[in-house]
Amino acid sequence: MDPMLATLTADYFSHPDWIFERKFDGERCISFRDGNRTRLRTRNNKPLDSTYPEIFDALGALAADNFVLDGEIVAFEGTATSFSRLQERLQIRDREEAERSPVRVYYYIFDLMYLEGYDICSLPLRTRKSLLEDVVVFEDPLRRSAHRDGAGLECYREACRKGWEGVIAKRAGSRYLHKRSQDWLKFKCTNEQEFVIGGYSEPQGSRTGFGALLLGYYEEGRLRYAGKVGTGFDDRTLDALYRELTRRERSDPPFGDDTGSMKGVHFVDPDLVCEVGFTEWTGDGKLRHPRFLGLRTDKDAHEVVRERPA
DNA sequence: TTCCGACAGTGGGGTCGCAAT
DNA sequence: ATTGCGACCCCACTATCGGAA
Repeated sequence: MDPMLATLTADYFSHPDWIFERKFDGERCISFRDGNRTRLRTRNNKPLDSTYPEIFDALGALAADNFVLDGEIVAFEGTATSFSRLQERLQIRDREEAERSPVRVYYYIFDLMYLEGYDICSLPLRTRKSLLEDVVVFEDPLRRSAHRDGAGLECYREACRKGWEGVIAKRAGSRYLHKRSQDWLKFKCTNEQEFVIGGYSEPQGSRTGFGALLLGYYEEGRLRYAGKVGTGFDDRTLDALYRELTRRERSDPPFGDDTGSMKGVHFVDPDLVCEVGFTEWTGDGKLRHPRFLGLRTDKDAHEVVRERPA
């Protein structure tokens, strides 16, 4: 029962044949109800029954007793969903321990795949969403994933303004496919900024040159370590960058933080600047989902500081 | 012929549990 | 007691290959 996955795009649009939903930053959950039996599963079919007992119980208490749902389990930090907060719950495998957890979770349900023994994946999305309304009573912790028709650009702007992760665009007439599809698209609110390159890690496996770049930014005259970026370069860029790095090699870390104990890394004079895209800063001051976008030759390394949203 | 989808492989942060040190 | 490692969650991205268009 593979879930349908969305394709990332930077090509944002509005269109009457599409609907737009908030992108929730949590854990994907497929839920099954067959009579008295309820099951919660991750995207990779791992059991979640004891991880989220309140959701398990809420689904078991519904009058409808034969369905398969798709949705996202989330925790909140303010008005935005917070994956880092959810992580305090993610790994719990014991029902009692989960019940003691202070992390409140909600199941945002956005699709219905089976109903009364029938596979309804080939029905249009709008029809499935309509049937979903008859199956689920939306009371916490079960929540409706609200959608808007057509207004993709407005949705996207609003989502980013609110600090949300982005928007999922779905073709309104599409069927449910058990794989990644272009009928669902991710409009992600992006963060990007320059970082100083202060070192690199050694490559693993078939990788050549280096594994990842060690990134930093200046704060009060010191170079602060901000994590690594290890994807986004093609082979040619990788080779060219590696040559630049080896010419700047030095033995001591340029970072003010405690990076001296890191294993398998090399340090360099911190005068190269690169642009990096990422989803957010972690609580630990590192980049989440970082990818290399390119070198910046027009920026002096000492001008690189952490940019904060206005 | 060209393009697209699927897969493997490499890279990231974070958490937890268990084995090795 | 500390460290390292794999298994999970969340990913992004490149290279490659075979079949669709």
